[in-house]
Amino acid sequence: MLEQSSSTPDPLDRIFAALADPARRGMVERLSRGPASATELAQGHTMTLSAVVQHLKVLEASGLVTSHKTGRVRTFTAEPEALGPAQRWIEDRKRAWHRDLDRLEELLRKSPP
Amino acid sequence: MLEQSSSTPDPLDRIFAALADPARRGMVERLSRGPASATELAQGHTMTLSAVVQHLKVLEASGLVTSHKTGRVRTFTAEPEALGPAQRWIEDRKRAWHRDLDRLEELLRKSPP
DNA sequence: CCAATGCTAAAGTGTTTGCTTGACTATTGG
DNA sequence: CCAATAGTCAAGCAAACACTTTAGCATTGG
Repeated sequence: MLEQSSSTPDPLDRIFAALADPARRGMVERLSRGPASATELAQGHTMTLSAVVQHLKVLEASGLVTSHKTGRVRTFTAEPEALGPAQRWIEDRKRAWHRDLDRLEELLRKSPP
Repeated sequence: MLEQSSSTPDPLDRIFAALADPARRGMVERLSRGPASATELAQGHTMTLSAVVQHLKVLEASGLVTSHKTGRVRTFTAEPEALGPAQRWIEDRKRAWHRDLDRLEELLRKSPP
């Protein structure tokens, strides 16, 4: 049960890190309503297309989006299944916390303060 | 519906960023099984207590943990409710994506390729 | 054919992050 | 009382991040 520094980076690192940026979350929100090209995704952002593409690379590296190129257009698609690990981690925390609360409650019932 | 750069940082930024670090996730995991002091939380980590406390500050700033000091020991407690926004954001994405799939499916039913 | 479009690749820059070290303060057990 | 314990504070540093600019290279519409 000891925490050990591992050389393999946990996929959760990449997923949560990808979601930590509001611009990237915006792109995922846009993509979860349907696929879009890089240029389309750049609409409504003040930053350059270059910056947008760099964000998209981060998202793709995390598995949250995929892309394929047809002609000169690269189309991005949301991969909501990739959110699974993050969702599960969060739910596990909540479960563990409630388990702890229940344990405490039972303890107080047996021997009140 | 335009994306606008706001000066107020979205709380989701801090939450997801806090969860992006494996050391911090480890601390939250530990804390969701019950409160612990800074020194206890430092057990099993190769880094210094100073570094651990800095991680705990990030967690506290995100709202994922709270702390109070009694004597010389500061005790940290998990705040699983703070995970709510993150959980909701993820669920919203999945919902939006399925909505889009359904729309597409219906379209194909009406006019096959 | 060729100019506009859509993207890619690389280099440079300022800011943020994740640490360490060292010095210091407050509590507490014996 | 006083040494060990628990934490705090600030400085410093290397690596990672979020961009920009510049220079390309295919694809495509007219």
